[in-house]
Amino acid sequence: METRELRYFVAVAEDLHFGRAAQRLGIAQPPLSRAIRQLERRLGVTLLERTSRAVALTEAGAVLLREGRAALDSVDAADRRTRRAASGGPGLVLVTKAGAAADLLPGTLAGYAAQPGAVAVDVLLCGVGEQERLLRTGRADVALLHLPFDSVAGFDYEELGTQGQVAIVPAGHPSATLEKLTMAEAAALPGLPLPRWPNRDGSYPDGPGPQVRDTTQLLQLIALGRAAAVLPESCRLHLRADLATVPVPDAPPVTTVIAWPAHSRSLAVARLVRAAQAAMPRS
Amino acid sequence: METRELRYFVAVAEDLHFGRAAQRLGIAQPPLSRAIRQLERRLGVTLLERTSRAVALTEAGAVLLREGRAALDSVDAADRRTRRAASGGPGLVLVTKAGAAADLLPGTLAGYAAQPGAVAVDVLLCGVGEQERLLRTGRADVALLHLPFDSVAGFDYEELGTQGQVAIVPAGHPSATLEKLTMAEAAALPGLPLPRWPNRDGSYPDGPGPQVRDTTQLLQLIALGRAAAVLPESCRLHLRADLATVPVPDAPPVTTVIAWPAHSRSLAVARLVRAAQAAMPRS
DNA sequence: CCCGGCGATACCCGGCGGGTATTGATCCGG
DNA sequence: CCGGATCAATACCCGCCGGGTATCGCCGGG
Repeated sequence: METRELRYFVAVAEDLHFGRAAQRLGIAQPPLSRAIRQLERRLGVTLLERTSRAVALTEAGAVLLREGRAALDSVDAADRRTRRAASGGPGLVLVTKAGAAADLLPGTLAGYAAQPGAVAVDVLLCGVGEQERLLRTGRADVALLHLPFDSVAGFDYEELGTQGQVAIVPAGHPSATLEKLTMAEAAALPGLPLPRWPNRDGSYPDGPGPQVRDTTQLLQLIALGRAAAVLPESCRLHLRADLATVPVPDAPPVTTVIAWPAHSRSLAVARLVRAAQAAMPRS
Repeated sequence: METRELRYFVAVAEDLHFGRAAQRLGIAQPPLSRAIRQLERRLGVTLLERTSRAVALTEAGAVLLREGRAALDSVDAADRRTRRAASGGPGLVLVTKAGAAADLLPGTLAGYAAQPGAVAVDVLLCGVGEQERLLRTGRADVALLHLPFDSVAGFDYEELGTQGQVAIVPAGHPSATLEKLTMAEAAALPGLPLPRWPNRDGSYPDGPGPQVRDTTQLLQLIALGRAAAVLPESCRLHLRADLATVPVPDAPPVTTVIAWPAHSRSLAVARLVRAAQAAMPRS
């Protein structure tokens, strides 16, 4: 099975329309039809059920869509990492959510850079839920994630530490002076709904709160009195003056982990992981 | 990057000899040379350093060898799982080490099969250290592994339980009557060396003990008085009459886990995992 | 110094990927 | 009930590229 065939199939399976898929791929429709048929012939499997009005995935087609995406990600990763290994660029790319993990990132980078033989480390800040794909497609080598929000499925990782969560509210809000809040109370602050984070596919759940993609956005909204949020307590380290925090003892504790692709046995990654562990306050 | 190019490169990188690699691939040498050069041109990266007498990997080449193997595994997995999804075959393939996990396998299979909508489950017994590759190449969907011996790198998993280890010795051996052994004592039983298990690449470490690939082989050797072993205590359930066990309290505890590829969100896998958890004696 | 091994080059051929034009089936509006 | 619109499939052509054979150039060893 060639990656071209896989790319073609994934494109068709995604919008279930040969014409549009061909356009997206930059080829004409007939060659695309033929390529898919040939793929089906070679696999000996019907992947798509086509009537002349609609295209639908068979069960096997759904499997190939899922597995094919993963395979294409791996190929992408091989391509990108090879290019990076050659073209002197950054030796490592570390990715984390914008505005999160600010507590141990400086220490980790400094601790690693101080080691003999350390390579250049690029830091990539991305929106919520994007880290996994960046790791899987080779755009990044190592990520700082927060359990239980992010998934470490498919990666090796080391736990770095656990912290409680606090509610973030506008500084002038009545609740800012409270000693503590429960999750239920934080979710029901009048006029301050909790925000909605994107699902893995980029869509947003229904609900009253504003849609947000990163912490900076969110803090801005809170300062405007449009939302409240419950975040790991380390965010207090760099909090804006117009926001206040209230502990939420019954919120689930957040574990920060450092994760990397399982087959990456690179020395540089291993050293960076050690540096991150050393940068933890109490490890 | 096409999988054909990747396959070609991996072949050359593996034996560092264009002629032999071409033979293994079933093509002539010149097209192979040309394909590699073309891959290098397209990547803009030198992968191999060739003199007319020797071929060597560059640093980038080493990266592509590692990443390329992983990518090819993913593509293989997509192929195989798609074929299986279509051609009615077994719905799930569960893999475990021959002779291990015998305690909870029957209960798991029975518990799962009793559920409505259960699909056929094939059981694949393999040698030590082979499970990971079977999972990654789509030959299996779910594996029973034993930490800390096996690696769960790159997989999702659930812990099923923890057990101590016992020494296995021939029934007539003087040590068979002891109440317990330390690891050090078990390793130094006169005339009964501990066996050598294969590394991940299939090679064996140096040492005095016999080389073994699975538990059946090992038990046979112990019965012959050629070896001793330290194994999880669940192996007592189906122990041959000519063998005896002695607890080894200071051996590291063994955790049995059920693991599956991270992106496999299949309902069947989820149900089988639940059945395995339910089959545990005290979970 | 010549031979043997090995990768690169030169050259040819056939198949396949891609394009255009058209057909055929199905749904929808009048 | 018919005609147009939509969309995948088919037919057919072309040029590129993957594969083969023959040969060269480089280098190390006897």
